[in-house]
Amino acid sequence: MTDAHVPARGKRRDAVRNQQQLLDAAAAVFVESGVNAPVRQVAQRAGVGMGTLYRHFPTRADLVVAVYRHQVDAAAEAGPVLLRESPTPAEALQSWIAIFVEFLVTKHGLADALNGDAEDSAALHRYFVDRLVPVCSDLLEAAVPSGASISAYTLLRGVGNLCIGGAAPDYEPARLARVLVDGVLVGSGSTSHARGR
Amino acid sequence: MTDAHVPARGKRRDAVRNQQQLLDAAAAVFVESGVNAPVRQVAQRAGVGMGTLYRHFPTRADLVVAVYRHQVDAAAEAGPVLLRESPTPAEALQSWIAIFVEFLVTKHGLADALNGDAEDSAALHRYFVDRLVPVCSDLLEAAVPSGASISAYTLLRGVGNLCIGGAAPDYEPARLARVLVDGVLVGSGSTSHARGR
DNA sequence: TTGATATCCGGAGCATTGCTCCGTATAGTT
DNA sequence: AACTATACGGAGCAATGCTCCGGATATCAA
Repeated sequence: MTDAHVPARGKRRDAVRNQQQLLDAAAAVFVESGVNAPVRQVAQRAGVGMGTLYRHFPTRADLVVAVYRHQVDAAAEAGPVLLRESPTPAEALQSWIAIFVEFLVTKHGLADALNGDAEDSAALHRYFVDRLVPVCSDLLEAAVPSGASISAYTLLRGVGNLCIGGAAPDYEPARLARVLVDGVLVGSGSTSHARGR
Repeated sequence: MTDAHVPARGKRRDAVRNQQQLLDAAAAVFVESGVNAPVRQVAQRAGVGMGTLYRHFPTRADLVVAVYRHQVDAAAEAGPVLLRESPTPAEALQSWIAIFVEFLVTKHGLADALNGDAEDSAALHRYFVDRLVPVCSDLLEAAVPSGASISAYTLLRGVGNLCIGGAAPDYEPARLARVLVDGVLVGSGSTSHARGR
């Protein structure tokens, strides 16, 4: 499912064209109406039927993944760079988390979609996890060599959750994320009964 | 809307009975199928029509609030007690947050419903905020007299968000919340540009 | 150029969900 | 027993994710 956006060999030209139009339309709609905009809206904007949309992106989540794949990859690649160029690993971790938060908060509704109680967003969740957890793990180990009190997965997912509803006026996800990482870095007394998996 | 659950004077007896049956049914359904279970399911279990359900609880959120009101109140009342009986305010804060997390994680889907991108859950959100933010604020001020880097509202909402998807096997909301509060308590260098409203 | 056909398209339609509407039943009163 | 304010029930509406399939069309061989 996940490579629905590759150029594709031997595809009919109209198929390729429609796929691109869908991608463009989705990107535009997501910006205007948030990531949770109705699929119909995307199809309409692309000038394409529902069938066409679902043939190229079997699931809503697949469409979302396709639209944001580049940016997720960029975030993943930023990890090693930060680790190499930051004064300290701790700062590298903070910076990387900040980038991640910025990304999620910018795309309205992405954080929401990333979880959304049910398994309807499993594909989205999986892609983010597969791509980013290893990077986060490296940063975490570098920043807290003695072993952090939480796993990279838990941290990443936690930060993702913090970004939900980032549009609200009095809610400050970026600050929360920073404070959370502060807590990870101090590895205070509460670590006594911790040492995550 | 919010006092739909009071005994009610001058109501017909069948109305009172149905309201109670709805409350009981909702509690049971929420335990079995999560807080996001379809409303129809609650009505059916209560042996009552949709019209009856919506007359007593004009919105899905109202029903949820009614079911959990007692427990939210209990959490709110636990704040001052903890502050009085804990060795330090910092521990009081940690304990209180732990209680809140426990509550949210236990009720499957409650944390999800508490936010849920849209405004469909505004009533739920409001009730929790009105009832708990003041308590959290007192604890926060006691624990960090010099002023925390985040507001009580942001902290509370952040913790709520951390609890989303608490059912997942490798995700540890309780640990995250503890670490987050650790971060608040150390009030490290990142506070330099902070001092939230 | 002209079929033949594998491939793709479009949008009506299904199932689910929150919520509304309104004709009917009934509790409480006289 | 009759009467009326009150409450009941469930069909129905709108939105949404996703499926289905008859019809169009790009591509290629002759």
